[in-house]
Amino acid sequence: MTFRLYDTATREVRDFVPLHEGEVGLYVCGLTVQSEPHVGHVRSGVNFDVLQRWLRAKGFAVTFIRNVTDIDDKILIKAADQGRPWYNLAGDMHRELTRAYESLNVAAPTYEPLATGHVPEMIELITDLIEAGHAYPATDGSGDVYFDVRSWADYGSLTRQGVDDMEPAADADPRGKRDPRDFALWKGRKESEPETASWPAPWGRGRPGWHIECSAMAGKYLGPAFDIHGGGYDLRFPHHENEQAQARAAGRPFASYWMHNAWITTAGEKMSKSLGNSLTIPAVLERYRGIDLRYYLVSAHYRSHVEFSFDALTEAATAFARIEHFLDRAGEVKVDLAALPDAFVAAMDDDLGTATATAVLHDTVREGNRALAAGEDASGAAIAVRTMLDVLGLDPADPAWAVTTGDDDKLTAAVDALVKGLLHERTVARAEKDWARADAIRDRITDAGIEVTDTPDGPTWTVN
RNA sequence: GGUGGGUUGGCCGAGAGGCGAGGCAACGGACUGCAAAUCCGUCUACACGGGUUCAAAUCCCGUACCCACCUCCA
Repeated sequence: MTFRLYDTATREVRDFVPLHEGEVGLYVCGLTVQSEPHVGHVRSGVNFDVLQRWLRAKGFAVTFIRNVTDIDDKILIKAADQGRPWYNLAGDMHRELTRAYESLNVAAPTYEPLATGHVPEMIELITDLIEAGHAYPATDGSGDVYFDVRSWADYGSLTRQGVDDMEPAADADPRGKRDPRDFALWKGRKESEPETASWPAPWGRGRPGWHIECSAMAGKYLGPAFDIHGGGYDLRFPHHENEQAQARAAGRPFASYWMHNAWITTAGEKMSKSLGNSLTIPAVLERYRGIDLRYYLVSAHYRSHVEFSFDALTEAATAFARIEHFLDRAGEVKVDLAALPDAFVAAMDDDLGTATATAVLHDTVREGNRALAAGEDASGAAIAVRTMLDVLGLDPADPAWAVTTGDDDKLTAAVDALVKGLLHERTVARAEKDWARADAIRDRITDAGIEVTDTPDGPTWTVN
């Protein structure tokens, strides 16, 4: 079956045709590492991880590049406020981001390039643009280099905007621009900025403009033309529009498809605008497992706006527990891509329809539970369920989750010994039909935060 | 001013001309000493007003409300 995806550039769902058969070059704009990652940030990570996993499941060899922006205005400002070097802030936040991705089982990309590691590639690209007449060094001696928006007729095509309809940039510093809409490729160093935040260039010391890094890095690792470029919805303009303009103006065809994930908001407001301290990943993971948060994110389509709430997250965790419980009851099975239900494949092939795919997952769980209730073999359903979860990055048996569960084996063994002793006493009481004593023992265990479940094979316990 | 998106049952959340997505919650039943889990059943929704059509949540026109982007936000 053909994979189809919604292309932001054409505003329609269309067949995915790779440039090279069997291969996919995927570039995703990662984060600017300036603060702790929140739920909204990782949605992008999870969405594109699902894309990458699905493409691999379909047999594509995927080269996945997801960058990290480790130098920009905000990093410099925040680091200065905190009284520490900008690279220390960027480094710390980068580690936080990696931890957040790991705790949500977001697979590492093929490579995660840093902006600061690719200044020569950017200088090369900027030089090409100047030679082609699409960029110019500012005449005011600032050392800035700008992209000449008026020189590129196609400018605005990605977001269907005419240059004349755009609001002129309100940003304070139009030093040396020919047109207010021209954007910086290179920013000359200002006296107020640390020496470490500048690199030598033909136009004087300075640092990269925001957009140039992605064009340069995508070009380096994926070539002048590649398949899919992704990122958050807000990056369409100016970031992606500018990336495309500067790459194409330099003679590189750039991305064939553009994908953008929608927002997570709180109280109807963009997360980055709300305070959202309780919504950083470390804070959320104090209350919920990573796998539950991932399920919550995956159960909505990537282009749907999600209004975040802890109630909805709790509901998602309950729904996911139902799936896990079925797998527990059905016993061990192996992942087998051939076992994916047709409806699941169709849903995923249709622009990554994870919400519909989730419905198939639940249908299969019910089918399996029905078989178990009838005393029949449920291994077929179990294999299908586990494989679907695997494709979505939600397989509970994936060792990746062990990172967050942090089980202390010794402690577990000790508790197990104690609880088993009590459960044995209860089993004896039940055998004597001494229900009062049996329930008293269970209450004691429950009070300790442990849940007892009776099964045909005897009682089991889990920590709440 | 320009560009784009949204409004679906108690709640979350799919679908995009006909065939009740799915989950959560609730209620009834089965099973269980009681629970839990599970199974069966019940709850027939698409912002509003027109229109097109044999048939509209879905297409068209209008209205209301909400949201995003318009030069360094996932």
